[in-house]
Amino acid sequence: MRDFVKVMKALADPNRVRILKLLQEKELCVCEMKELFSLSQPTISKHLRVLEEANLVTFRKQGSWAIYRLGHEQSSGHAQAMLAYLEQTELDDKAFKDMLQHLPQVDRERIAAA
Amino acid sequence: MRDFVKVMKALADPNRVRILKLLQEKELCVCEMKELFSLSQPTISKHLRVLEEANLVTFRKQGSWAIYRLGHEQSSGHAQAMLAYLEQTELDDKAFKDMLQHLPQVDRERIAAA
DNA sequence: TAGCTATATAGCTAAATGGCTATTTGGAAA
DNA sequence: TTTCCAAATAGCCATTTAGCTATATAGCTA
Repeated sequence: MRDFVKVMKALADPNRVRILKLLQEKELCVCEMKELFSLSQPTISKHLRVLEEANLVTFRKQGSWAIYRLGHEQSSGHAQAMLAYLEQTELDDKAFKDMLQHLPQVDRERIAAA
Repeated sequence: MRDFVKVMKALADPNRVRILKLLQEKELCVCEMKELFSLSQPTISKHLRVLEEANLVTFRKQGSWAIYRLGHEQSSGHAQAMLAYLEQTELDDKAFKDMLQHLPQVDRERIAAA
C-alpha cells in the first residue's frame, strides 16, 4: 500500500508526468530540463527527487551533470507497471507537445558551451 | 493530462484506495463504510466525491441510502485502466485486511434495524 | 588554488488536502 | 405534519505540497 500510494502521489502532478514522458524520448540532465520547463532549477530537482523516491527514475552523475532516465529495470512492481502504462498512453497536453518539439534542440553540450 | 492527474490524485490516498478495494467485493452504502473505517461520515462522503469525480465509482440512491460501486462501465480510459490494475493487484495493508474480515458482517439492513 | 558551473539543500509562502464538528437536505415513517 | 435517519455540504484547522530565493556542495578548469 505504501509503495502504491507513493507512486500515485508522484504521478499526481502534471510537471512530474511531463518529465517522465520526456524521459521516454531520451535521458536528460537537470540543466536540459531547465530549458524545457518554465520552472526554477531547485523546483525541478525537487520533482526529480520525488520521482526517484517512487522508483520511477534513476540517475547517474557524469562530471557535474546529473543525468536522469526512466527507472524501468530496478523499479518495484507499481512503478514499473505505471511506467509501462505511461509509455503506451498518449496524454493530451499542449505544454508537453511544445516541449517535445523543442527537445531535439536541447543538448547539454551546447548548454555547457554557452 | 487533466484526467490522468485527477485519477492519480484520487488514488494518492490510502483510505480512498481501501474504499476501491472493498468495492471490488461488493457495493456498499456510506453507512456500511462508516462501520468499516474509523472515519467520520462527512470524511467518507468527501472521499467518495473525489473518487466519483475521477470516474472511479458511481452510485445510485435507494431510499435514503447512497449505494456506491466501482465505475467500470462508463469510466474514462485512465480510470478504467487503474480499476483493472487494482483488481489484479494485491495491496499489502493490514488495515484493509481487517476490513475485509469484517465485511461479511456489515449489512445496511442490519444497520438500519439497529 | 581560485573561480565557475551544475545540482542539491534550506527555508519561506500560498494553496491544496484530509480530517473534524455543525448544519442542511431529502426521503421514510410515525 | 412532524420526526428521524442517511448523506451531503459548509466551514474550520493542521499538514502537505509546489513554487520561489538564497545558499551550500562538488566537480571542472584556468
